[in-house]
Amino acid sequence: MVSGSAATTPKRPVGDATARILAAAEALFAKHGFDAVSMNAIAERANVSKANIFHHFSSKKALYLAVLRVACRDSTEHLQQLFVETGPLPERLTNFTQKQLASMFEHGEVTRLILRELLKDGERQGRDLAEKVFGDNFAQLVEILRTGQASGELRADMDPAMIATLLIGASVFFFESQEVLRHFPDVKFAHDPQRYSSLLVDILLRGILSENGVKHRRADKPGPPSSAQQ
Amino acid sequence: MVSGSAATTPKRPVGDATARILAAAEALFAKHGFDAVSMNAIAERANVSKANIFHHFSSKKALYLAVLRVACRDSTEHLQQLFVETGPLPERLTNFTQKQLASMFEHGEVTRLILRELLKDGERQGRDLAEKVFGDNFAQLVEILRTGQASGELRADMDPAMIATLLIGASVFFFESQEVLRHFPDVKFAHDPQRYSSLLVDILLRGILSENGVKHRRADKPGPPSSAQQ
DNA sequence: TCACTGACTGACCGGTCGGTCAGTAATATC
DNA sequence: GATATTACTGACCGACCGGTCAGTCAGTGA
Repeated sequence: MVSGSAATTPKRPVGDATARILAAAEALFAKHGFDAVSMNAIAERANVSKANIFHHFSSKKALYLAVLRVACRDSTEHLQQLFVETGPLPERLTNFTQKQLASMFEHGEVTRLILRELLKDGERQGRDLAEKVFGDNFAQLVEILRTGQASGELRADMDPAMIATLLIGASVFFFESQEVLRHFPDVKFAHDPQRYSSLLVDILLRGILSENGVKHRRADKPGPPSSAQQ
Repeated sequence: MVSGSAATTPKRPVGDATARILAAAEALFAKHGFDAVSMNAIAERANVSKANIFHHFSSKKALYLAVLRVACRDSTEHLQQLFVETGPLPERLTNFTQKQLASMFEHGEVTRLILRELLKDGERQGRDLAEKVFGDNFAQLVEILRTGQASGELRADMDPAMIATLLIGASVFFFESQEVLRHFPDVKFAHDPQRYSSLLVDILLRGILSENGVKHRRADKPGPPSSAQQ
């Protein structure tokens, strides 16, 4: 199927039809969602007949899943490049967050596609794929945080999963709502993801770093203690 | 809005048809999105003829905008009840965050509808409505934070808009991805929004509170200072 | 009594949807 | 050259889409 037809006959069919279909579908699905995209539109963009799409993919849903599968594979690759093993933890966290956000924006279509799938309720198959990507990224970040706790750089009494959720959530939310944030006069970082992640990590660090002599231990409420028991 | 009457199906049409249409449309649009919902489905659920919907609303898009308008009005009302003027700032922040998250889950349909609109790219009209709600909530939170800075409870060198974004973003992200988080073994708070907001505010507070003797002033990087100049 | 109105409906419209199919062009195999 | 396989297409299908329309019906004011 993946006949390496690179640079052979550039006259008529430029590139493999399957690849063109996938690319067109990815762009349209990411932009408008599954239901708002017709097979005709995909065919037109991919410069093939609609019937040809059904020759390569058994149904619209199968095509969508194929697109999602490729997107998740690519996304996982991108995310695996974020991991940095060396250096002090603040630097590693800053690095991870900034690269993560940059990667999300760089591959905006893929990101949007996966996020769209993530907040769906039905559709088991699709969400499992997106969940895998998300889970990998999550586990990677938790790993960094656990290392930081083990080395004493981070407080041991905090839940690393909570911090990871907060960190990833902040990035995802910024990606999703950047256009909206742009319209708020109070917000000065809407146009600058780098600055946003700097501010983000800075806030987080001052809260989770243990090196400074913070003895503060919530003085106002008898609420649930932050019992991160492991 | 939370009109029961779901499992009864009385022989006569109870309630105003317009209200029933709006309720049915809200539920379906929130769950599946604009394109995946047909006028037939709305008519069936509202127990009216499809033609009757067009008697009350000029088009499908007009109906959608009406639904969105109602949702935004309701949402604004709910959000205005979050504001607490008295008490120490940590308590106010905790209160605000917990109530905000609880309100999002309590009115899940409305929330989903607005969030869906928020992360769209096109569609000026719809997003302006959602942006208004979001902006009000945002401004409210910034106001709390500014008060805290003025009273000396919060560090003055931090950008309140950044903290507000982080706080709201964490809530939104939790709402969106709760189902997914549930599947992660590391995550123990997925089923408990109250606990999540407790942990969230706790982390934030330890970072942004100035009352304790935190003299820590980033010791590792010459990176961008958090120059929140107002 | 009667004219008028707005809520409401079933039947129907043109168009588009996802999907099928018979057939053609190109390529590989013998 | 004959043949089998694959890539691809235009024409077509039934279902359903958003939307229209003629007409029914209950209420209302004169």
